[in-house]
Amino acid sequence: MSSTAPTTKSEEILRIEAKWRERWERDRAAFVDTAKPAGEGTYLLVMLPYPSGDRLHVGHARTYFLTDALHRFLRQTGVTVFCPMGWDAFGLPAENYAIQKGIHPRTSTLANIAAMKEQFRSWGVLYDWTKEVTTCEPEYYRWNQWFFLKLFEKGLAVRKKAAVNWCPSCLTVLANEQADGGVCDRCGTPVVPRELEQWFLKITDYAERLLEGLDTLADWPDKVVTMQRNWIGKSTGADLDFAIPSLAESVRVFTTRPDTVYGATALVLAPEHALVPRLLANHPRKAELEAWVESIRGQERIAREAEGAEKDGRDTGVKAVNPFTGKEIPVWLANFVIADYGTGALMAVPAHDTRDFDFAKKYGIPIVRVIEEEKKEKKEDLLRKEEGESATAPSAAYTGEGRVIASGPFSAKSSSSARELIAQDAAERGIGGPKVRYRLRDWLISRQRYWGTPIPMIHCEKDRWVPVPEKDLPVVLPPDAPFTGKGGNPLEKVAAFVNTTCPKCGGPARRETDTMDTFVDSSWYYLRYVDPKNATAPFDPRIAKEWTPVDQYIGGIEHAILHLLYARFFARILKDLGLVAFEEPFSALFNQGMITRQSPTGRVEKMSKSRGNAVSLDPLIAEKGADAVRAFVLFLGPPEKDAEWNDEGISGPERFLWRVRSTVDRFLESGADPRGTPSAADTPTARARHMAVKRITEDFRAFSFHTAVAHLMELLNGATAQVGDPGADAGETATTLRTLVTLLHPIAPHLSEELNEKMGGEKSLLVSGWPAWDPALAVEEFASIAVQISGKVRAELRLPRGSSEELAIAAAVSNATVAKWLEGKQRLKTIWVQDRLLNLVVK
RNA sequence: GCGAAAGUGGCGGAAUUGGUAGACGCGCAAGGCUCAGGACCUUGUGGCCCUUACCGGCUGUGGGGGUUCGAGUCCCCCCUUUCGCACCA
Repeated sequence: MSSTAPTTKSEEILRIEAKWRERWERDRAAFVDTAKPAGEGTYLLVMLPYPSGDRLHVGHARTYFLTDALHRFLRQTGVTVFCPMGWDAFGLPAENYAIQKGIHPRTSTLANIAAMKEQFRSWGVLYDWTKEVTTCEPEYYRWNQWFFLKLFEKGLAVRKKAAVNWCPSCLTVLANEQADGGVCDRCGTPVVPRELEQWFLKITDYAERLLEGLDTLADWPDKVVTMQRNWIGKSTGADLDFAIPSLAESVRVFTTRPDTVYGATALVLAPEHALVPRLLANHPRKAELEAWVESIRGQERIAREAEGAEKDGRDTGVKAVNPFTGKEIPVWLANFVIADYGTGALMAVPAHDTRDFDFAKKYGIPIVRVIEEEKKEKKEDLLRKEEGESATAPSAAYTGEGRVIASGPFSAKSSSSARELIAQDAAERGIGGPKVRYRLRDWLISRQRYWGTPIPMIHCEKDRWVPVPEKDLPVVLPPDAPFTGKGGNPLEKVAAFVNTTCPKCGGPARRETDTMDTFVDSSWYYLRYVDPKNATAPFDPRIAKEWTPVDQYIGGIEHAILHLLYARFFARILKDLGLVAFEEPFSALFNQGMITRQSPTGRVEKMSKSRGNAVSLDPLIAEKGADAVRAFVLFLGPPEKDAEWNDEGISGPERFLWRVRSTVDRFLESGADPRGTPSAADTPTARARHMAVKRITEDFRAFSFHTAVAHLMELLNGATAQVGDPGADAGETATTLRTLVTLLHPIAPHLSEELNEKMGGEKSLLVSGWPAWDPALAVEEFASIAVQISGKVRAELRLPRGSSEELAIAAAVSNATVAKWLEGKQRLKTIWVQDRLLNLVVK
């Protein structure tokens, strides 16, 4: 390129943007560090980024642009906004990056934080950096440890066995995402499950409270509420005990359908069930069965639960007794019974459960019908008869409600009442009773990893697990652990860390070498933001009370379940500790859609560096400026929907911004007063302006940023026409341009500030107020009324707003086209919608 | 399989919630300005048809039916796509 021009367009843009970035930084105190006026203000929380190897790319940027537009808009309307930012700095990606590059994760994380902070700066997003939080610093994670101790005290942090993915070659534990396809992603060795004792937080104790709270989350997306509800997975039913006389034992099962117990023709246990060894003890082919049990247990969970997985079972030869029929039924083991749901055992009712039906068909287990479908569905009956099905050998399980049959004293009852009666009966006989169960599992927080919060527990031979005394916190993560990704837990190899004394007996003891899941960090970070420097408590409850709960949380859908559920759980813990007054930490939630892009494989996928489809924003911003990129990203479409990235479209918003600039310049060159005011209130251009203010304000309130940009473009088109019109009222034009520049600020803050200043604005737009609109003027003076003949639009009338039906009819019939359609017809009916439509129904 | 959301021009998407479908932008086309342009400015742009004409007609929101004076919007059936859960007893 011949660089002859002294100042190119892009140089000009970058100059303006640099100027305003500096200005905002310089005057930050005026914009950001505002104390909250009593009872007012908005806590705007945005999902904190994860400073591992990646720079922030387009996929992330949407969240931050959206939040910043909202933030600036609120501030312009006079709301005090608290909008802090921090870093979710612990975690596996940073550790892996460190292993690859041989750099300490703290070094690389801090470097990434600095780089990302610079990115934020160049994007023109406004955060309260005085509240910055970095989760990998002891000032932060010591409170993770403090919370852990509180949970331990309350019996909510417990040790249980749990399987991990173990790579026998690297001698290390792998996260699920490192064991994709059942092989180690480092060496390709098949991963094996390995049972380890680990720390769990008993979120299941809070299942009901977490479920109940969902009903209060009116400003959360329904989708997320539903996902959480399903995740908690409450089911109501009954526990029932099935006796095994030969072992003098009984097996408890859980069922949601106790009404079908008379049809239970087998007892089926998970291969992991505690009773399995005894069940197999006397089996003639014991070794064979044990080998089968081992093979099922060894199977990858994914493979075992995979779609279409064949049901596989073995008869133990042992008999159990159905507690209601009194009949002997076989005891089976099967792969489809999940060990850690319910009791790890179930009663098989093949006639009324599709899975049991498949199983029974395969292995010849009797199918006994005990629920009769009510006769309502006649059509289906007929259909079945046509297909030649007989009633005695059903081809499928009937899982619906109906009338109970062949069930002793419960026969002829409805299935719903039998359900209660049978559960009640079991309770009276001491063999079970009504029971509520949840799918939710306890939260496994142990990670056999280096880069996380050390779990503040000490193991002593004599006193077992002893908590680190509060005064000894934080348990500092030693900087010098050998993290190679191989050979087990890095902290185990740091003798100075591991070896300690028992706080109870003073004897030699060893520290816990597992670290915490990073979701612990993010479960309460929003509270640390309000009081980030507090050295004596995680936060001051009085300050927290001022700002929390969070008014508006913005983040991606990927956190719909785990992060948000854990944060809701922690809020309940904190409430029970008396530290906060709420149970629901986030009053309103907005999930922006993902930016997708074609991967090299051709699939449309979420944008991410690991998929090789990430587009960096930095070069684009260097070329087009942050304002154009912001406007473009926000213009992509409804922010809650996914959007496919294609940067060709950026020229639209780019041209738009440049035209705003040239229109203002043209107006200033004319010599007119940019601070002028209209000489008449009610003019078509004034009405257009009031309408634009109304629509754009409503758009911002509704997160409809893409239509806000469209409406700004319309306003500009009007303004350009005014500037080009020699007869226009210069005061009106000046007012339109000032309005445009003000409304543009949330989208394109740099340019709007520059133009505001050029037009004589003395204060930053952040504090100079949002334009008001007059409802009387925010409508067009003339209504264009569609004239329909029998529902078809035939003409359009322009009438003063509020015109009467009579006037409209008179105007319509004198219209040539309408008259043509009315000719020779009889008018039957008239539909009149004020200022909208006139429908003449004719025959 | 279950659950949820969605399907509108060549493309991204609007549509005051039952009232003129296609705002705004991209792309495309014609013209202007230019030595030139991937710069800028006009104008046009769902499809089909009629017309010398700027008049006008038919059709059109995944498909089929229904309610209504009137349906992108409400109801029923079907198809497709995306997402979530996925043997949870």
